[in-house]
Amino acid sequence: MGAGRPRAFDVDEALDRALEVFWRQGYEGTALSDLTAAMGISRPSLYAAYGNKEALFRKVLDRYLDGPGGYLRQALLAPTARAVAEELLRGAIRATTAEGRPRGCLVVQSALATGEDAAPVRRHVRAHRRASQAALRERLERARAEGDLPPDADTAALARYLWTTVYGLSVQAAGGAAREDLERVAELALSTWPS
Amino acid sequence: MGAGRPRAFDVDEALDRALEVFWRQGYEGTALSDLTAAMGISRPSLYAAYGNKEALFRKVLDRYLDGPGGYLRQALLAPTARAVAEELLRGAIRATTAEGRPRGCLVVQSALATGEDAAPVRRHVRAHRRASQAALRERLERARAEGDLPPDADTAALARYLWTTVYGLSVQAAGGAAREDLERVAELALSTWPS
DNA sequence: GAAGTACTATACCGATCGGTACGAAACGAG
DNA sequence: CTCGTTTCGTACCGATCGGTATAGTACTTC
Repeated sequence: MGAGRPRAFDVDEALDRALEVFWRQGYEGTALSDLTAAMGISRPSLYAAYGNKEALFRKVLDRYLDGPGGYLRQALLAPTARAVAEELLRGAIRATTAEGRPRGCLVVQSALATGEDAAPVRRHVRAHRRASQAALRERLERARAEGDLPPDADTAALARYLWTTVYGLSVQAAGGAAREDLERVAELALSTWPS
Repeated sequence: MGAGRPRAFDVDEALDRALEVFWRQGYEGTALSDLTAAMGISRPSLYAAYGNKEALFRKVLDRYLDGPGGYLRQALLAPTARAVAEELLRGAIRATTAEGRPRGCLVVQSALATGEDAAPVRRHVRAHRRASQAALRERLERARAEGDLPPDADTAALARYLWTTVYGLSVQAAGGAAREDLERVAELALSTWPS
């Protein structure tokens, strides 16, 4: 039994091209013809390798989180709550205003409001946002337990506040805001941090 | 010369139905069939009354800003910079979490990332966001001139910070966050305000 | 080399997209 | 009642949507 004709493209590399398109145009704004053109493969190859448009998007989202959108994971490793907050905001700014990459955050702008057909995708990215918020809250709870935050700190509210700022920064970045301007915003946002 | 057959629907009322759909589904996620179904009119009636999909969206956006999205205009009238900031955030929360209305902000979620066809719409809402930011900055400059803000206050950064928070709150609201939770976020955001 | 297998490109599918032609219907003016 | 005008519903337009059938091609194994 032979092993078949080898794939003529790199699956992960093509995934990066698809990421770029979904990131820039959103889920509903991206047609299969946009994807195949950017990925340099034919439609049947796309379906064979990734399933369908929705499945491809989910794979793209996973790859985004392992790559340019991985600033949360990075930030959670910081030693103090304050450092976590700083890393999160600075990482978000870096990711949403990187040179040669689409502006903004895939998780925010790819499927924030959609028609009925894309509702599963909308719920998927929403679930991811919620999970990220919960992960940050848990990290802040640990920080509180370690005496790194005041005993009466509202970790849920702080996590929500930080993510609210990240989302806002992402919208600003999508609108073309300059990186230095966003860094000033992050400074202001952090100046409210409990010490 | 006669006056012709009278229109069988109310133009503004139908516009409100269209607003609801664009607000919930975004520009690209909304099909003409969604619009005509919600507005209770036929396709040619829509084109005769509003132009085309893009022109209808622009009319919808104007109506949004005169209605549920009019919290900026309201906030700018507040007597002090601090009151303007409070009004802006509380107004945004009210608008993005109103009962019986779509969650989130039309200006944020209707065309944040789009395909090429919807690029004019994306630029249009982006231009509106920028104008709103400029209007707030001018209001804060006046406040500074009136001694309402410290002489060295960075009004541009403060305006950007406030709008960043509004955008973030809008994303949170679109994701289903509870109003009370967002009010806690707004409190935190305002605690950094210069006095 | 033959057989079996997995990928490739072309060409196509029904459905839906945004937009419109057309004739009937409902009005005011004469 | 007729005419000019405007809106109405139906039925349609070409283009594009997401997704697939089919047949050929490139590879490994025997």
